[in-house]
Amino acid sequence: LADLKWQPIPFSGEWGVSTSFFQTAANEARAGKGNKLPVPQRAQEIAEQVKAEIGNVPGISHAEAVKGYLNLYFTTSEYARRVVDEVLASRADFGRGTPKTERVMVEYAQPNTHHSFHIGHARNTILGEVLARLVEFAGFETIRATYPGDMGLGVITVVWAYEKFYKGQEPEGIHERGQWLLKIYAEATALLEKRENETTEETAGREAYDAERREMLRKWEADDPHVYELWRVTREWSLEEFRDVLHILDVNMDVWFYESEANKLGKEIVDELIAKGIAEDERAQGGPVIVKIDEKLGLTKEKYRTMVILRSDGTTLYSTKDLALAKQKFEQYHVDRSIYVVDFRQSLHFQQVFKILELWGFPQAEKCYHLSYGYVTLPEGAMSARRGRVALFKEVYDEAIKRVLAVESERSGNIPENERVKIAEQIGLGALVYSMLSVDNNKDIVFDINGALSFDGRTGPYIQNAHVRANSILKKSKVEGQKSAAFDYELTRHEIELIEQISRFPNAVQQAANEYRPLVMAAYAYDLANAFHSFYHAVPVLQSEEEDVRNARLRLVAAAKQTIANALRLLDIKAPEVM
RNA sequence: GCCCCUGUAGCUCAGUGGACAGAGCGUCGGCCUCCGGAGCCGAAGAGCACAGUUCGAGUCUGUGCAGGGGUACCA
Repeated sequence: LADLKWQPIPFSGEWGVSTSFFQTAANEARAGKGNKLPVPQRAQEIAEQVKAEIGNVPGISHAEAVKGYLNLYFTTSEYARRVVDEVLASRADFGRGTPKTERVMVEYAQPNTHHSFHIGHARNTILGEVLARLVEFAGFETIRATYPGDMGLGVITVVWAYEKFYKGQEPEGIHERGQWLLKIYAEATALLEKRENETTEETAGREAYDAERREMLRKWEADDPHVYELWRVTREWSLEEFRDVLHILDVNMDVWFYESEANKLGKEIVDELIAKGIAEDERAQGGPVIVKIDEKLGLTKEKYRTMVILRSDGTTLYSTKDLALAKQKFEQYHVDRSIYVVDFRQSLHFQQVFKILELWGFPQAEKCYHLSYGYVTLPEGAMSARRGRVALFKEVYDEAIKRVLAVESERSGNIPENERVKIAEQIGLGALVYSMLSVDNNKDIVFDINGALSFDGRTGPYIQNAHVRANSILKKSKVEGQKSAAFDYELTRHEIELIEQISRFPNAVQQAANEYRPLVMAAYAYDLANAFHSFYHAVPVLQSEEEDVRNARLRLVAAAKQTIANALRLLDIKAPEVM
């Protein structure tokens, strides 16, 4: 019986577990054993047999064999009490997995400095943070790592334009300053972009600008003190904005890798890979340093192809830096599993990096995982800073708060004046965050602000509202919390559904963490909230006539509130007491 | 050329090889003298095509069609 695969009984309206015997029957048929009945009928026969054999089982009220399935119905009072008691004994730890020995690092939030943080970066950061919370809660020791891109031609373009046109200026306010840098970047790229029908004068001017910027990049690479200082100051403005965004999203990074630092590490590992015979140095012939991955793996068909790990001029690439960083993650941080939250266009890049790590001899290469996710675009098309077509995170966030405050008077309960803004932040962000999590990561998101900031239906506020309603009942109850309560009355189907959902939470945590899929938790949280709302509407709690029933239902409400809070916490969404 | 991702209701999305494919938005119709209506209850409405594997396929395999991405010195 224990070897069978059990699942909840669908659409019976009753409560229990179910299994089928089609597999057994099919195996028999293949082995030529048993009678000659068609599989479905034979399965039904076996189900009836097993039902007869098991007889009475503690905790099971009755059994039935139907259409090849065996359904076992729970003794509701017993099972309900166990679930509710467990939640209320464990509280915030309900659903936490047993400690695992492996250490996991999740790398996410890799925005470029000297730009501003847009909604696409937000999707990345939210996915990464929720994944980190999930694997941590599932029992793994977890390290959060961020990797800002603070170097390269894009960054230097801003530094160049800043010095040439804006030096000495500096807007007030962290986000205003960050967004100002993005404006400078857009202006600069417009100046440097080749236009149709430009006059020879214009061409000359544009090429002169381009030469200046490339000269500045060369100086940066050579540690020129003047360029370094310009870079350092503007970089810090960007990082200040970035840190504030992380604070808004309640993200606490353990490790900060910077691209400019990985750049230095990169040059060392290239020599090591050449010395080990993994990489081939073609610089003597004017070429780059490469790894012929397919050839090294003995593959005849092209799959991982060849990766360039150092430019012919000796400067580094993303590949160089990712290899260096991986080595550091393994050797300095002793990471067993390494997860990279990066958009799907870099799939080949990471497959190549992971294979090179394998060739390099790191056993952890096997447990490197690229969590790829789809692009965030706008209804008008791809985001483009140059065309001024970006949805900046901070602007969307401010708009979210504004919209919550606008509807607060008609929708809210009594919120203390000094908490109005705080609650609005939690609700607005809850809507935004949930909209990012409720789509599977391999799908693109067309960001529509009205959809993302909707508060009705399958949204963050819907789940938060379930928490608020549960809290509201508990606040009004004058009864002291009981140690336990027997559910030995006839439970309504709404109570059964709610308890069933609560009991699913620990499995949902494990599944979401094992599959690296925040969506699993997002979907679960909605189902749980949905079960609570239905229960809330249909089943009286404080008005229950009998005291025993009232006490049991109060404990159920407390357990539901706790489980909703735990799920929301994993989703990086606040669970307010009022809204 | 080769590789990867996606195709489910008007729209946006779910769906561990199992019973009757689920939601939200939108549309239509109900529900506040009752624990907070950011809610509840109901109606209409769906697996790109064709093969294959299987007792059983939205799910696995193949082919085709459609959209997106990648494919040595971009990030």
